Amino acid sequence: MIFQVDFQAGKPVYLQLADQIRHAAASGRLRPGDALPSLRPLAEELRINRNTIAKAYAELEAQGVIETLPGKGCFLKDNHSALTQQARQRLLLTEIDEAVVMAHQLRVDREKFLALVAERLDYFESKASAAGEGAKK
Amino acid sequence: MIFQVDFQAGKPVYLQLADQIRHAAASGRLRPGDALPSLRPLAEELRINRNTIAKAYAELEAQGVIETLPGKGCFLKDNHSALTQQARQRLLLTEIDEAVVMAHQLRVDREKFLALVAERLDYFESKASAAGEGAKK
Amino acid sequence: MIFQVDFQAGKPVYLQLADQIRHAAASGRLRPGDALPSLRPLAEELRINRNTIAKAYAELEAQGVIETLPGKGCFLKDNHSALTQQARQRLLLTEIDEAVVMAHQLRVDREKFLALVAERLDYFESKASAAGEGAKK
Amino acid sequence: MIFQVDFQAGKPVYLQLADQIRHAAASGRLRPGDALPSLRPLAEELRINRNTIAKAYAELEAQGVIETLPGKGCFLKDNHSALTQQARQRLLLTEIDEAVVMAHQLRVDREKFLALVAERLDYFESKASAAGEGAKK
DNA sequence: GTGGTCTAGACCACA
DNA sequence: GTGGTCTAGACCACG
Repeated sequence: MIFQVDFQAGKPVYLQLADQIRHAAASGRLRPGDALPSLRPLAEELRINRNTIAKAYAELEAQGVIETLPGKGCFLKDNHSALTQQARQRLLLTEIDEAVVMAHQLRVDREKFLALVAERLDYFESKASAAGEGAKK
Repeated sequence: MIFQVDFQAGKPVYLQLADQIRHAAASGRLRPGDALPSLRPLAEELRINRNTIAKAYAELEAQGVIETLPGKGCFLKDNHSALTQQARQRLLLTEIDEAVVMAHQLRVDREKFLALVAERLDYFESKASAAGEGAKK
Repeated sequence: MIFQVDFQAGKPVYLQLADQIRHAAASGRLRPGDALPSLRPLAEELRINRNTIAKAYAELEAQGVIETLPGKGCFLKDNHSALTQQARQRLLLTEIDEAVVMAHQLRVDREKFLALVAERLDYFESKASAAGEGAKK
Repeated sequence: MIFQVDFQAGKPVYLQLADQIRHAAASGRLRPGDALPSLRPLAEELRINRNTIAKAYAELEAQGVIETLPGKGCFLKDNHSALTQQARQRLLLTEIDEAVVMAHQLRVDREKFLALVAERLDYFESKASAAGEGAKK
């Protein structure tokens, strides 16, 4: 379980971490119930302050992605997403629109764009199912 | 040409403006060569500081989306995107991945997700062609 | 003798315990000389760590509320309060001021506030005298 | 407008500040609409970090006591207390109980306690009405 | 050992 | 000039 942070990226380090954990959850690298790395060891490994990681975890907990048991650790939740169907769709549409606008700005046409989307869906799904196989052993 | 800003959104006002102009460009509401609203009238209409608008325009100019002709105004550029094919694709993949991860997190399945993407592509394309018709008149 | 702890309360468990013991002493549910519950049984009943209870007792002992006889247990002291008259009054005024400020903030008027104070005094006194009756049997 | 902080008090500095501001509001030294001291000047005066004051203000804003206008400053709100009658009474009872328990522990009897409460009510009311007179001039 | 809080310094967004 | 954010270090609460 190795995460990477880029100090030059402009994006806050704690958000980089939170995104990587979300990606790990989506790709099955992290599965519900799994423990996340403890603050201190991970901070040492990434050479950042413990609080920066704590902030990333706090962000994820506020969004219901993980749960933290003080004195025990942080664990990936069995994510049921308490939001309504409508609210979830609104969140998702925002993300989709950003990708669509970026595609237009970069002059990527509809065909190419849909192909890229399908490719990324395949990518995440294959990693998730591979992780599922791995867990069965 | 009406923009809207939300002071409660947490997102900086100048970025809200820049995003809306990018969206307007993607949907054809603004076309290459079009003039953007002048600082003073727009600032008055939106009840924000002229500096905030100037900052949004500066942001867009730095990204090559618009160009500023001192004493004339700001105009939407014929967007060539100086980035290489590879760099453009990398940027776009990041956006697509965020949408895919969000879909996973919200438990939106592949079918539904692709349908939403197609819907948004249609939406932007229809607005762009409608704007094109309008421009012919 | 049943105490209750709330893990969601934000307040440290050991302080919740200590406060409840102080309340029990004020209301007469615990009387000078009474033994407090032993560590192990209480820890089991409340499903918390023995150290947490030990810490609550240590806190109370440091304040002179109870005394620990190694190998015997913990007992409620005949509370003499070693503080000077002046120091005691200062402590009490701080508590009173906080209640008064809160009343102002919540727009509770003088009449209502004094009525509430009298009500709470009655409540604690009635519990204390009832406990006194019980002890005589 | 001078506040004082005590680094030896055990109580977090930002809470000391928040309490003092609440007291100032209850005693009329600060009135609805009044501006609170700006972060930087006050931090310099009290020799503490700007963030510590910001945290005190954030606490008060979360409780609806003040409102902060970024770029403008922080202002005492016209406190209407959105809580229900029942919720307010519960908050207030907690404060009152703490004072009553402290009185018992310090062996202050009912008469003396009620006298002290009345004295503090008088004190705050006299300061508030004096401040009201001052404002009329 | 675990996570949480308080304080701080540097930098950013905004008017 | 205003307040806000990000990162950090030291210390605390808890098991």
